[in-house]
Amino acid sequence: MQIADKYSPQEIEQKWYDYWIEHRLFHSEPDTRKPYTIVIPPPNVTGMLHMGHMLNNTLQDVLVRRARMLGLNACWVPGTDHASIATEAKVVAKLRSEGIDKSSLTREEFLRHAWEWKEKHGGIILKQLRKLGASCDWDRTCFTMDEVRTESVIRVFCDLYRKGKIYRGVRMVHWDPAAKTALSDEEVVYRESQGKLYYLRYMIEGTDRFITVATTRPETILGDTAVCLNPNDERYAGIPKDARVIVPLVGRSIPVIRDEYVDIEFGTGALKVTPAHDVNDYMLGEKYGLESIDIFNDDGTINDKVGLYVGMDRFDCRKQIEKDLEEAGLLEKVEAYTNNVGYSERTGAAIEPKLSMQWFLSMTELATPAIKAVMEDEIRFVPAKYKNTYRYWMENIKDWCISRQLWWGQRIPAYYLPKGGFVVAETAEKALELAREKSGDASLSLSDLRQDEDVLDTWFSSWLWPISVFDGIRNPDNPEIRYYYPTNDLVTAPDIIFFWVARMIMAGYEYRGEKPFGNVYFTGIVRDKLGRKMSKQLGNSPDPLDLIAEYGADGVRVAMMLCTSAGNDLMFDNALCEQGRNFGNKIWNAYRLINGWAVDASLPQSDSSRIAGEWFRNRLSSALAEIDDDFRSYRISDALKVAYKLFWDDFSGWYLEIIKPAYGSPSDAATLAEAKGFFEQLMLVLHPFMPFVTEEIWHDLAERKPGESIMVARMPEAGSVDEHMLARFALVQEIVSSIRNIRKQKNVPQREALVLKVIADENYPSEAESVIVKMGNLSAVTAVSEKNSADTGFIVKTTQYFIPHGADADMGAEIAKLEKDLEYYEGFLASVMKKLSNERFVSSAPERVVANERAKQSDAEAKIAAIREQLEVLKR
RNA sequence: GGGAGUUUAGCUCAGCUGGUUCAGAGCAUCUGCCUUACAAGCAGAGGGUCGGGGGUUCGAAUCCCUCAACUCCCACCA
Repeated sequence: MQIADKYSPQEIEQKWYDYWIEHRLFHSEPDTRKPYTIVIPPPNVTGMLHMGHMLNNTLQDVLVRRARMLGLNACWVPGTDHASIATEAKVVAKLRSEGIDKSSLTREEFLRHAWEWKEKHGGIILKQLRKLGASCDWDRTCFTMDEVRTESVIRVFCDLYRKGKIYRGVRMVHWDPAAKTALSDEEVVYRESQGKLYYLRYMIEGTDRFITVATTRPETILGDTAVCLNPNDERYAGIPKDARVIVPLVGRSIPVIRDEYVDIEFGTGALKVTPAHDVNDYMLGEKYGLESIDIFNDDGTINDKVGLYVGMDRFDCRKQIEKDLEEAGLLEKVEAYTNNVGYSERTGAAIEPKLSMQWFLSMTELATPAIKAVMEDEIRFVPAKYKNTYRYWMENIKDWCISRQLWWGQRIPAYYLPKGGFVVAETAEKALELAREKSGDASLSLSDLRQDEDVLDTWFSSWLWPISVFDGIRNPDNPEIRYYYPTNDLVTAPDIIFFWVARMIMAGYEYRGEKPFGNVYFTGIVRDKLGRKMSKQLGNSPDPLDLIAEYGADGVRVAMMLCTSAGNDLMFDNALCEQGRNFGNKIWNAYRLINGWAVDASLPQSDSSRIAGEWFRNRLSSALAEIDDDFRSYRISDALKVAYKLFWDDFSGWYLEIIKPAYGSPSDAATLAEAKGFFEQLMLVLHPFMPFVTEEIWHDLAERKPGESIMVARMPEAGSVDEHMLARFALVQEIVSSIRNIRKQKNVPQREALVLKVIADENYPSEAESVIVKMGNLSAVTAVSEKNSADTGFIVKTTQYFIPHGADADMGAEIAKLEKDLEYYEGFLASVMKKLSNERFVSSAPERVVANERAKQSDAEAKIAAIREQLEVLKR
């Protein structure tokens, strides 16, 4: 390897990604191995990669790469979502910028534009994912509106219709006047808004008295068909049962009804009832047989039903009506008022409740097996706290409004007959057959049938995703779906738990009779370091591709993984990318080090190198076990931190420093081979997190055949761990650290060799003396029986050590330090003794704990004895 | 209005079944080092009443109660 002292990821990353693609290493086919499957949460086809995607997809890639290295047949299916509302809005905006109005186009013309747009901008996000190193099986790339997926959606619609689960009806729905479509409940977001509360006077017919009604939406008086009072409200006791009032400005006479629904406390206790434009009013309307007057056009302007304010926008109308009421003397007062207003999740337009004809899917039955699956951990939620959220929603599930008044999407396969009624069928031809049957008119032709204008909610295609990507709807017995389904892990954000996760689970049980995935890992929201959600508006979100360009994909991946923990939001800071990049550099330089060593085959392995190897083997094994455990619990961040420290501290800081030959000297063959072996294992461990730098080094470590890759190498397995050895080595580390400390305090340079004196006891790791000598840069270790007054001492566990050096020891400081230690250990011992002398502790605590306390006692006693001994000498 | 979560070092967070010298890690800070792998580095140091209060227990960061602050989800009183 031609080696620079700074690792530069850019060209290396491109090289290996191309290599992986060229050798089809991401591709999976069913075989005899166990499958490991992830389906990507499909991003919007015309979307751009943001930090949320980075987090989400890095996690998936880590899981997939690890699974692959564990010998599973790993398959990560990528794809995009047609995102009906969002994409249609973009196309409409683009057309408008070209001076084309959507309404001037036919459906076919519009769709041509839309597909063109999709071809041009579609899938950019998937290309961006490659920069991240995502090991998706690109051959399997799906689109929720491609042929297979569309056919699957249509089939499912027809099937559910035949099962009686899909129905059509007039209902109050959330209307988005910007997109001019109905929305599902989930697509509405509520935000607190500053508004006004208007007090309007409704004159009581035939009198000069009036009822004052408070409303936040005075424009809706155009659609008022009643005023409602609480029957228990004494203030209105005097108003006759059959009284009628006059709608202000409109002049319409409407009844006064009474229902306990009305809150006496709110406003004046009188409610105006507009059944066409308020959900609760709608229910009152149903109950009392009131007329519904829809006063809005689809775009939120006033229609001509009433003949007032025709064509005016609803918000302009609100202002105007305020003035007109004022002038008419019917506006009593206006108060500032904060209330919750619903907005379209996609377009941001204020939602208008609107009565309209829509298609619905009844959900209650679908929910039953899906609730059970999650509550019984057949599907495991990580973190589990989302189980409750899920259950509550599922148990109160409402029917799903699945029709959208848009063109971009799967058109509803319902066909209307000329003389009324409709049929539902997969194709127009089938529909014609059914229509002929239904109408008894054999002369009907295709042109007599009129297909429903609406398309289906995007989520009605995404809920089939884990099945439809394997063509499991159209061909339920095909080998792919049988092999890959159910998938293993789903990685997604909690904000789509209802939109998507819950519905996939329902679809899974309905169409496969089985769960769609085994585990759901919920990520958090990516926030900036001030805790603000990253958003375009705030401009506080870095462009992921810029980050990758600056720090390398490995570096950014490490940054993401360092700060994530399941279900918790993460505070992202570029400093983390620096840390990630630095880690890549550290690996690079460690490799540079061992790569540069010459070998002298005649050289025997030194004692210190042998011990270092033995120790590191144990450390590695112990870390591997920890990492396995972390992955089992989806503590991905912890797993990375373990690997990080293993490489940086244990391998680079200790192992390499111990085995490092003197400058210019060769290494012995056994040590170098062992070091390279460890290095290779470390690359394997780190590969899921940092695929590029590990691949680069792995290829350099040994001769590899074309097409070979670390990607498909086997992950090392945790072996047995000699805990005693690790504990003894920890003593060595503490001794070395103490020596360094003395060097620092006494200003003794590292180059200058020191002598270490020791009063050896059983806690002196004599077997590793060679390591102490090397790491402490000692000229000798000598056994003594007593401290010399010119030496500086330290104690590790119970063993006393001394360093003689040119300058005299600072007796006062040393005594003070020892006395401080003594005080601490005496206090510690006292607390241990207190426990041990407590009858109830000894009798009720588990044996293990008591034994531990006894061990603490003897350790502390020995330590105290050692400290006293040294103090005595010092004070002599 | 209902529910969930969070609160541990300056920052971000671990601390899993109450018990190991349990009060931790990383980053940041400070000090000393351009020591031939790495200054994107090395060595060392300081820093905390575990949000407040109460309780259970031989023993509490950990379990219970309560208060406070923050966050999120659900519902949608015009």
